[in-house]
Amino acid sequence: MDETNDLMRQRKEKLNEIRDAGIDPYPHKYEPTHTTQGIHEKYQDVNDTPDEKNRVTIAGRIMTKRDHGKSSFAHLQDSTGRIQVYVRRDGVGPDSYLIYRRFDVGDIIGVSGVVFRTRTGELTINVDTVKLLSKSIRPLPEKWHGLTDKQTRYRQRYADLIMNPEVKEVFLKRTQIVQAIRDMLNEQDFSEVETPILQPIYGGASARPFTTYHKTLDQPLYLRIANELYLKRLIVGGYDKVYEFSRDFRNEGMDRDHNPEFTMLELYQAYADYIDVMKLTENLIANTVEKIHGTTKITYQGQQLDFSPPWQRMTMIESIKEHSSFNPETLSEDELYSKAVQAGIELDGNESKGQIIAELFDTFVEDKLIQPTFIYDYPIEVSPFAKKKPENPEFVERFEFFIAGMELGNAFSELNDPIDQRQRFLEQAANLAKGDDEAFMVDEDFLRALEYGMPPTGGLGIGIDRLTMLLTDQYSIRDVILFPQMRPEN
RNA sequence: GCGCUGUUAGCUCAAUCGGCAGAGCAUCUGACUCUUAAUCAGAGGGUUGAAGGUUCGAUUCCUUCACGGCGCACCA
Repeated sequence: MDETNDLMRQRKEKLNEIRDAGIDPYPHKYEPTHTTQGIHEKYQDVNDTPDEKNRVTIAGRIMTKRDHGKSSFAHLQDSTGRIQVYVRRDGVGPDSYLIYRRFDVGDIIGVSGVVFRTRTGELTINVDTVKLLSKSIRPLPEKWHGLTDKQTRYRQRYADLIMNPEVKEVFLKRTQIVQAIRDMLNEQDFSEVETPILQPIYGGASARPFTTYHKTLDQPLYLRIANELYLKRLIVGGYDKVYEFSRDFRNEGMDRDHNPEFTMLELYQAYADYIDVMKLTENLIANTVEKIHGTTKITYQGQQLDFSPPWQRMTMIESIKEHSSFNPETLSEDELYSKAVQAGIELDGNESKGQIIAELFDTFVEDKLIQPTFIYDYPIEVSPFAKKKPENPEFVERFEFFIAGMELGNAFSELNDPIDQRQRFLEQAANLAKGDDEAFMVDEDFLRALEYGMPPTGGLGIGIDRLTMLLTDQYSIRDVILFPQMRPEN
């Protein structure tokens, strides 16, 4: 590493000088009376004459420092913003001033003083007491260009957050989004629950899991790929409305909208079907957008998006008809297969009709769905937990919704027929045996739960990271995850 | 996994056709009690991502590797 560089050596020397002067460079606490933002709001009207009634104490990180002989200006940054401080030798006393001159950009200090306005009109604290709160021995990036290298920003998010205030805005918004959703669900009498992340049998989605091992139990465990089957167990147990913000883990590739660990909101409502869930979804998301932005119309990467309900609804078959040159309804399985091959889709010939339809959808339709759109009625083969459509058992009551060409969520009328569910599990288990590493095992305990009887239920999953991308206008999922997955540096 | 592309001082970036590795900011020393990309005078700071090759000579050309970015593939 770069511990030997000159800048760090110099800072360590200053640290020792400060210690030698009898000052603790890492004291235990400090009691600010204000935040920088609070000062800007409260003291808008102060003039250039310092007045003792405008006394404040703040703590923050030195971001700029301009020393001029026996006085100095600096900007301190706290969690709410920045403010200028003016430190004079006559203000703090010669001993303190000498120590202050050993402070560097990056150091965290506390100051007390009186708010006034400088000759150039900037609100400033005229400091009379200064205290070192934490000595920084590693230099921050430069004040003007800041930190732009993506690798460093993702690996050292702490430095990114210090240097790039807009990054912090994104993550504060993420917090607000989650809070808005939580508030709305709580108002609607949903119960927030916690279910296992370490699961002996993974399921509820099609994905390769991460595997770990429990020594005492002497058995493998899987990091959840979904929490669906646990939440449905709770519906069996008598919860009518449950949800969980679930950190899920999928052992798959990473790209602009996939991170190996991500956050999914899953919710289940007894006695509802997927049409009810569609209404819930568009209202939940539209209200969230409105709470965050004050409107349901936002711009994402230059595209106007309108979240106001009702959203467009199309069956999967209709959507393929609209966005391709053929009508899948009128084609045989062989003809569909040919269309897929013509479109460049790689198939091994063992795919079912439903799998081919889903592939055609992915290729012809998905990236064209810019405005919020529900695509509903999915092939049964790709939907092992959804209820069949009464009039057509090849399809299930399932929808996904798409915005800006991204899949944002997935929902269905939950399959509650234990006999049918067992059959679907057996098909998955057969696929697993054939080498499909995204298929999953039979979950006997889940089947036992269904055998007790689960009410008709509507379920929903929403990708919170992707929703945050939309609402913060970020191109990459890595920009809405504080610590995105990276290869080790060395 | 494939293709393209990047990696030079703490940070942001230059370096012509292969010819002494530079700037700004930051740092250090000195001056300076309303500055704000403070100013002025001076100084220090490099294994050019790593290893190898070609060459009298490589930041520059070639090979391999490491770590990013973008696209594709995989994947909901």
